[in-house]
Amino acid sequence: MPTLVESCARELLDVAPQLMQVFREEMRAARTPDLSTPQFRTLAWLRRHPGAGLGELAECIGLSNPAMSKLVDGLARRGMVARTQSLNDRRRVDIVLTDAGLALLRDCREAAAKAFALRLANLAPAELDTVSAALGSLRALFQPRAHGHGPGQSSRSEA
Amino acid sequence: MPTLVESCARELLDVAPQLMQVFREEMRAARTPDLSTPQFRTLAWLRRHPGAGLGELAECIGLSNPAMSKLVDGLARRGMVARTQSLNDRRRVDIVLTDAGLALLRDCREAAAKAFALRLANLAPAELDTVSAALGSLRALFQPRAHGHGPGQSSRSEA
DNA sequence: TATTGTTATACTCTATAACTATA
DNA sequence: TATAGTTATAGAGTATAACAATA
Repeated sequence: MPTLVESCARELLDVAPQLMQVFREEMRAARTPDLSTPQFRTLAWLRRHPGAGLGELAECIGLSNPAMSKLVDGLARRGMVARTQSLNDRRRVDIVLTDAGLALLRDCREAAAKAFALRLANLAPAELDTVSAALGSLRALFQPRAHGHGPGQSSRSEA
Repeated sequence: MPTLVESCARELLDVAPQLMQVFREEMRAARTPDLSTPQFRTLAWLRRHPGAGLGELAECIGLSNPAMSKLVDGLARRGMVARTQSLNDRRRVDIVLTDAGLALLRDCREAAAKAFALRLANLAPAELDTVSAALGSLRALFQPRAHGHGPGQSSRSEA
């Protein structure tokens, strides 16, 4: 017989993709017809980790360095991110969101939040309270650890 | 001031990608070094919708028909799915998971469930109860509707 | 004629290997 | 010598267009 932790993990395994499915549909339909999933994930990561280096970015998104380099090329060409040579280590490139990139990301998040809110509106108040509390717990549990190998100087967990 | 529904949607927007990040890391590290994300999503969809048609599959995964055709080619070549010509409509191709495909999918899910359980084990019993209840609510809310345009004959929501 | 799926072709994405610049 | 990033080349993935078979 499965423990509560185990059955909870199973539920999570079902629910997480469902959430992403809705998220993805929203992205696909509503906006950003010209922003690939890795590009979007990169922008989202940069929002949390401004000034990330290329290698750091590549590892966290799960891409090779050259692929990430080209991906960032595309984002930079479209004015979504800016690259600056680091002063301490001139090999390193600091990558940050531009205002346009931040705005694009915000628009996407707004659209997705609306889609989520639409569904959540069907919950009874008590259920909503439960969900809210649970999300707080999960958020803490699944907080991405900073991967350790970065300089860590600009890794504020809340932006 | 945001309503509870709105703030809850925001939290969901943060938590869902965190969950998928862990999921993805597990997939990337532990297993299926030779299974792309769309392939994995296709297998997962087939588990829930055995006998899906190609077009149905393409739309739900968000791929073009030719791309899905090739993707299914690859899965069939590796024995993960089987294609049979439908009897009612001989244009149509019914696609189902093979035992091997099901086993692969199950292994992936086991690995991811372990990673989730590991984190959930840090919760206090009361918190875990809350999370469990919340996941039940969310699961119902975000249940993928069957998209309406399929034959629907083989859409059992629990496999 | 409309629909289901496949084949043809071109383009993008991604990885491995080789390279440049800095440490 | 080792590290951060880019360029070179090749292979996989994807889309649009054209096609074959069935309804």
